[in-house]
Amino acid sequence: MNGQFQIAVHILTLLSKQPDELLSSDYIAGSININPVLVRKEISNLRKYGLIDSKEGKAGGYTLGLPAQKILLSDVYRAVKVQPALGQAKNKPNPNCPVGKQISQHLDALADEVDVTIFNKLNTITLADFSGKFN
Amino acid sequence: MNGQFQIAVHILTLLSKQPDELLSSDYIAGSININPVLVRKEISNLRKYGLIDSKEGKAGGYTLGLPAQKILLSDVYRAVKVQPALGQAKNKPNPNCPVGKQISQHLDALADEVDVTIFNKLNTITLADFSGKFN
DNA sequence: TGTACTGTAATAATTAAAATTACAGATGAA
DNA sequence: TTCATCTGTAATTTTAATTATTACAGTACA
Repeated sequence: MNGQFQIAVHILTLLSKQPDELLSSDYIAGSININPVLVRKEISNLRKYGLIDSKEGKAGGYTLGLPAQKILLSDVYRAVKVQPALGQAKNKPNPNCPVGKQISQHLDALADEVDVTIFNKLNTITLADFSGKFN
Repeated sequence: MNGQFQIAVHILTLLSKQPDELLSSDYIAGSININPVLVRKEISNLRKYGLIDSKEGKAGGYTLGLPAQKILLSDVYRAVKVQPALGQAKNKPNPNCPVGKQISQHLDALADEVDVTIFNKLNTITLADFSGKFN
């Protein structure tokens, strides 16, 4: 279980709602209800993809790196992606078994196909779309 | 990280390759390289969905519950599914924040959409298709 | 020069996943 | 009938991943 995607979308939604303010990691963490260090870590990652800008020092904080209309949820997916959507087994199949010998390659190919499917789906939704669903 | 789907597909692939034999949990566990109890547990789950038949007692073991052409990978996905593909955060967003108050509902709806997308993709692939990729 | 931030490393606590142990019940064979 | 071999399942331990916490250097502003 891993909530990176949800955390990232939560952060980006907050920023999209207050585009003219610098939000602090403490404020963001208070809305998500997690530790501020995790917020800063996740933002440090999203920043690499240009999705967030930051300003250090007193009165520093975070803003979106792009307008919400230009951020696709597929960008977020790619940025936070560590594990394939179908999960990942950590076993090492038996190389002396004809099935065990080949299955990793076939399972990986399947996982890749599924990931492309997800990506294509998320590629149709912008942060603005998502954020616009809030009352 | 959770490898249930991969384990399930591995089990089913083995059974599809030897449709006339009863395979034991020990044999299956040896191919996957995990503990036999986990194999029996996963099979106990797949059995509920009719995907596997079992026979107890000496010389007992497992066979497919349906021909491999009739088993869809979406059946497997549904059978093993516990967590949404986008992951699941365990935080409880702040209900005093306008975003925190509503975000779970919107994230859940998104996760559902993505799960449908995956399901539809896996709905196009049979166990026979998958198993047929092995040399 | 003090205050309020970010950035990041290191460590601890918590939780989830997987492995193991144990044993009851079923079935077939000697 | 009784032994051996298998499934079914509960309970527990071990391992690994996630999240939280602590700590502090660096930046920017007043």
